Amino acid sequence: MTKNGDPLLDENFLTLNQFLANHYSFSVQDSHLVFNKFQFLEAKKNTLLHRQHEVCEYAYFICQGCVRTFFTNRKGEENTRYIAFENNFVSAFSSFITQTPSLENVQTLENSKLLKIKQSDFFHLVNSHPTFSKLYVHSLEQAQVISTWRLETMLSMTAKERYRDLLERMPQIILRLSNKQIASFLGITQESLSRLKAQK
Amino acid sequence: MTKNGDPLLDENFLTLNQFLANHYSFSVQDSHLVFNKFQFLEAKKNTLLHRQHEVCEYAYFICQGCVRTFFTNRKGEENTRYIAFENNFVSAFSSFITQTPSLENVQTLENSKLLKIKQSDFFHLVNSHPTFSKLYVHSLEQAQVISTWRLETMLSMTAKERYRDLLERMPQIILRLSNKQIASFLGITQESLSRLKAQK
DNA sequence: AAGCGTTTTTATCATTTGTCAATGTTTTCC
DNA sequence: GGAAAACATTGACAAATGATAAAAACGCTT
Repeated sequence: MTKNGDPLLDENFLTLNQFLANHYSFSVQDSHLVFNKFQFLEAKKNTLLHRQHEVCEYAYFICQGCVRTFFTNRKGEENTRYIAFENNFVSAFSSFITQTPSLENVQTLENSKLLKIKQSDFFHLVNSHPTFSKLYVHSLEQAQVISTWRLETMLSMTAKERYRDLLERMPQIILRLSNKQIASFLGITQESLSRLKAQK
Repeated sequence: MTKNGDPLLDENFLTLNQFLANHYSFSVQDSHLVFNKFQFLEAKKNTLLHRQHEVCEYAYFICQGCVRTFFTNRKGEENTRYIAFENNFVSAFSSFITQTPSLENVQTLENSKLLKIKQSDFFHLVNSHPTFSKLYVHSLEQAQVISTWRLETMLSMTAKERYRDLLERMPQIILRLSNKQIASFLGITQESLSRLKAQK
């Protein structure tokens, strides 16, 4: 799975390594233990990593690229719930946590380099490994902060206000992704977004 | 703080006791340890338990009544993020977790009986007490499931569809609360809600 | 029961956003 | 490099929701 025997010598594992070391002070032997559970995966743009209605088996750490999670509603429209770039974990977390069928899809939006980990391995690490457990709890807390922000913008702002807010908070989304993806994230149509931008 | 020396003899602690025993298999001595950190509090309808921009010091377990969290935006409108009834914890969690100033208020919507716990005591229990830690993680996970649902409804449904969905999912909100509160939760004006209901 | 404040409903009009269709632009792929 | 597909813009119109104001219903107090 890695280019050679030792994960630590692989540049993609190095990304994860730096992330763990910077944010969670993982030691070298901690990291080795953790890395053994991850598999490297290169995925082209628009690859579906997980399909809705299935039980989500994997979480992904993004070394490079971009991944979103989205629903498709009755009308067949796609609504994007979450977009993640480098140095973040992404998954259909509700399903990943509860091992029940998911409501959402997981898909790359750019050619991406990923490290994936199986659900059972992930929670084995959470339960046996205090530092990894801290990472998990912290991720849950962060997810809550982001959800709360998103919900607040949807409850209180017009589409134009949401666009401006997004430009401040997550400029990467606007700089790196297509209007179609931005509109799906803002909860409006492409046409509406196009008009917002024209108005400035 | 309790009506007599032993918390277990107090009917309000009994509510918490049953909750902990049913969902997290707390033992009797576990429960005693936990109860010592809680204080009973009776709060009239519309009491502000926490004010936005301040650091949130307490989490509340609801024995009886109803509590919401809400923002006030630039225009002075209130947007309700979360509504909880009996047997749930409620707080301005982002602030409670990070001990930074909160963006939201916490307020009773009915006369309520509450058990409150200080932030430091709460996280001391989380860190020292595996069962309580499980409760915390489970709460975070649940919060994520609810946030995801709310966000999905806001992204993909009209106000009328959201109302119907709410009626199915959380009928208590519609049965027990005023239109003003329901509208604030749905992210619409009272007038719009009134029209929706008239259309049926 | 009367009166007063609050909440809910109704009506009118303005604004925002969606829908559909046409056209122009960019990307992809052979 | 060129055809096909995907994406972005624009316009005309429709639908949903907000703003404001007024009337009706409700609940509480005396």
